[in-house]
Amino acid sequence: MARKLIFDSAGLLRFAERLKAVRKERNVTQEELAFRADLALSQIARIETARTNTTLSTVFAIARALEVPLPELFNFNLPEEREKLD
Amino acid sequence: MARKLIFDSAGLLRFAERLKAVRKERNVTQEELAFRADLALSQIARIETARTNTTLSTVFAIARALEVPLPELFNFNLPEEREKLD
DNA sequence: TAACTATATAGCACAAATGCTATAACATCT
DNA sequence: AGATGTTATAGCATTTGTGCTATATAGTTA
Repeated sequence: MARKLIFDSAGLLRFAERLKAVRKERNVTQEELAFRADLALSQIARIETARTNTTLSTVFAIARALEVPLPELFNFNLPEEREKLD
Repeated sequence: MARKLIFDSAGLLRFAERLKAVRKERNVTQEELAFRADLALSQIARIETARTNTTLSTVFAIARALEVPLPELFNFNLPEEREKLD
């Protein structure tokens, strides 16, 4: 059975750090971002602590709310290899 | 009740088009991409037809498999407003 | 200290992403 | 026409994302 899991901790951590940096550059609180993006505050916190593998729609909403171009929001390097979890 | 839905059709369509373009630039089939990224072929097809709201982990796996930097994979403009679905 | 703000965490319910398998549709050839 | 390769679609089971609410833990300021 054992389905394949795809949670990429290392990559999600890079994204979390980048998002937090971009948000702080703009002096926006998690709560304000949640409001602007029409997302739950808990979800913003989960993303910034890399505890959830969020979706593109959510990322797009955040990018619009922060008025940050996608290439800038994704301006970080992925760790080479995903760590195996099996 | 009616939970909020966040499926961003317009944004996902832009990503679908961009991914397809990047993949074709590299002369890689969906099947080959699926194999390299360790994803299901059906999932690649769903993403390229914008029928799924995929996650960051999946996007990261694809970026690694195609050896495309994230800013390049996300080098497209989001439609200004998400279309309301209610 | 206390009050206030910001962030993190937890649990539940519902919706959806993904793997898997099979099949269909479509394209490009000989 | 047929054969072959590529892409799209479908259904099911399992896992997980997200909203929602509440609470806890910093951090800051009076």
